[in-house]
Amino acid sequence: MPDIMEDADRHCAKTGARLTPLRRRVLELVAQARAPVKAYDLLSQIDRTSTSAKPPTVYRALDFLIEAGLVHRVEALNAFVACPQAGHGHAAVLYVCESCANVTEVQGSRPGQENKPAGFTVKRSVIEHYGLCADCPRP
Amino acid sequence: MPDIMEDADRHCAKTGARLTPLRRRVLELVAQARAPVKAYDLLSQIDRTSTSAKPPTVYRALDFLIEAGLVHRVEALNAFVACPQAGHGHAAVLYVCESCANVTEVQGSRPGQENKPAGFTVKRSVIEHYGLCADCPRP
DNA sequence: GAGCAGATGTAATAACGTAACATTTTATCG
DNA sequence: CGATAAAATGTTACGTTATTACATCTGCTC
Repeated sequence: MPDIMEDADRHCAKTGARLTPLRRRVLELVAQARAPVKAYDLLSQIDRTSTSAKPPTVYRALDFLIEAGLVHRVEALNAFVACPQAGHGHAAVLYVCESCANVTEVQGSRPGQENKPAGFTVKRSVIEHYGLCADCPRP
Repeated sequence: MPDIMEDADRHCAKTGARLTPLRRRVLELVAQARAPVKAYDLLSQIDRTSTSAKPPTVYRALDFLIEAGLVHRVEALNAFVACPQAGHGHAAVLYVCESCANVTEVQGSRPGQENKPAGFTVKRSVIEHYGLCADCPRP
């Protein structure tokens, strides 16, 4: 995995988004985790250092990071993962292993739009597959 | 739309699932709604009649209905919709209009599995597209 | 009718997320 | 530089979503 933080810095420099110390810290925490992270877990990790973190602190940082394309929200888990490739847009397809919690992200240009109803305009897609990754033993 | 309740009765008779009065009532409420329904909205609708409904009441009924393939959970909305065709499995693709809240469900045999990682076994998929349906005006 | 399994009732609380307003920091421009 | 406007963060409070744990009831089987 290439350095997510460097990638994020470059991406934000390019787009003009402001990756402040707080946002950077939240991204680091999300990126370091080897599994989707919960907002309140981030909150308690931040608290260890700064003592002033409250829910809006972390949710605002996450909103920014999602908007910037640096983090994805895993809807069915109420959790968050770092995007391995900054700014790939919102076309991510996530494969979430229910055994080891590892998440693999792949890209598709118009993923999952089987039999799209006539005239429907897709603005945002949520595509999450849950199961077992190759490394986890079958039950 | 063919009668969802008849469909549900037939489906449960076939599979041996017990569509009790409470579960049936919850399914009716979900099916009547023209948009995804929140659990606590169901709760207050049930309360009007029985006065004894508490959160577990409705969540248990919803769990049963989802398990039985009669209801889908819309993950990104924390809400629920009736499945138009009982027991179609968990391969549903949902198109959710953000303007009128209407949900169209289509079926795909292996929807959304673009570039599936080698060896990954999918057990359950969440595929939700958000945007504007054909009937809603473009901004 | 004793015993069991499944379903439901009930109380309490955990987990997730946001609104509203105060304060601080940073950018901009005269 | 200093005014001022915009963006970010701090803070309090609360709203929403969901679960745990245990009690009770209902219908079935023997």
